[in-house]
Amino acid sequence: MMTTSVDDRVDSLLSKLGSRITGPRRRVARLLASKQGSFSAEALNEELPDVGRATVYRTLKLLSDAGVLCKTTLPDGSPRYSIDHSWHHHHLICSSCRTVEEFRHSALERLLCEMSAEIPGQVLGHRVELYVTCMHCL
Amino acid sequence: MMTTSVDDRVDSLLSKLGSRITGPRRRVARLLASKQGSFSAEALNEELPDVGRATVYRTLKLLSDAGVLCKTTLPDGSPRYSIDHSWHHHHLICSSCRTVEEFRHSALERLLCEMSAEIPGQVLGHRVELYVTCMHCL
DNA sequence: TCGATCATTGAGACGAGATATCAAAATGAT
DNA sequence: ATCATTTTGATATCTCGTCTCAATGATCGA
Ligand SMILES: [Mn+2]
Ligand SMILES: [Mn+2]
Ligand SMILES: [Zn+2]
Ligand SMILES: [Zn+2]
Repeated sequence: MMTTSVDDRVDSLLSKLGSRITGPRRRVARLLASKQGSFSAEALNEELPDVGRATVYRTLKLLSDAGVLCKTTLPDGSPRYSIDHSWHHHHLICSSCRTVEEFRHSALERLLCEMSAEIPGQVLGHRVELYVTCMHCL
Repeated sequence: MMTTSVDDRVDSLLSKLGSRITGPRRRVARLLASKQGSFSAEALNEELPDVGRATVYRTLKLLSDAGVLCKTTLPDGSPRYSIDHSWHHHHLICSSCRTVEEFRHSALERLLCEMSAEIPGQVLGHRVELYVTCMHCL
């Protein structure tokens, strides 16, 4: 089995979405693939001087909507993107180094689901964020 | 027992905080006292033409830090303030009318507390938001 | 392969939300 | 009343985006 290149995966994702495969989108995606942790759109933009700012934001939105990226809000309110590795999950955010880690917790989901029944109105979704000082920063 | 006026309560809060009692702060606080639900800083500012924008924001931050106000993020990322009626709590946010309601749920807190023990690093806090369509909007 | 068609791009304007600057004004301890 | 210290607010600046619109480029049917 051959390892699929980033470009191949991006191409098939874009096709699946019915979006065109373009140079700028590939360049954004390549940079994203090299990233770990969380990053701001502005930082990404600075690393891509040959891609327009609007296109960086557009691609970020495209990939977030597609479930490839995740947009999170740091405790101070500033937005961060990170690669979305799993389906539904929540975030562990280090207040010190701003690393965003994903977590899932079945008991938590079960409880939130039970709570939905008790709540007046229709529950559409939820967001849980844990603010931590990560092992590395301790 | 006399009912304490808004001004009296603001004055004692500011004293407690070691901040000066000023006209602009009173004007912001008076308007806040008349509010229900959530509101944007910008809207507040427009209702206070005689208070500088910077001062509106500064006062909002002062009162948020003091625990009098609560800053929440709507699903679309736009910030909203609301009066913080109880100590620790979470938010029920109507995606339709943007109303913010507080809730507390002891089982949820207990679970989150238990989870903290399992999580690597030091848990500093958490945020839980439920996105709903409220009864009124249904 | 070639156009025609339609999506995409990017420069730049615009907007919300918020903070930085700093001289002038207000506060309150004495 | 004095005066050190805080606070104010006009204005500039910043981040995070979105909008516009002419130019460019991808895709597909012929
Ligand atoms: Mn995620
Ligand atoms: Mn609240
Ligand atoms: Zn960390
Ligand atoms: Zn509603």
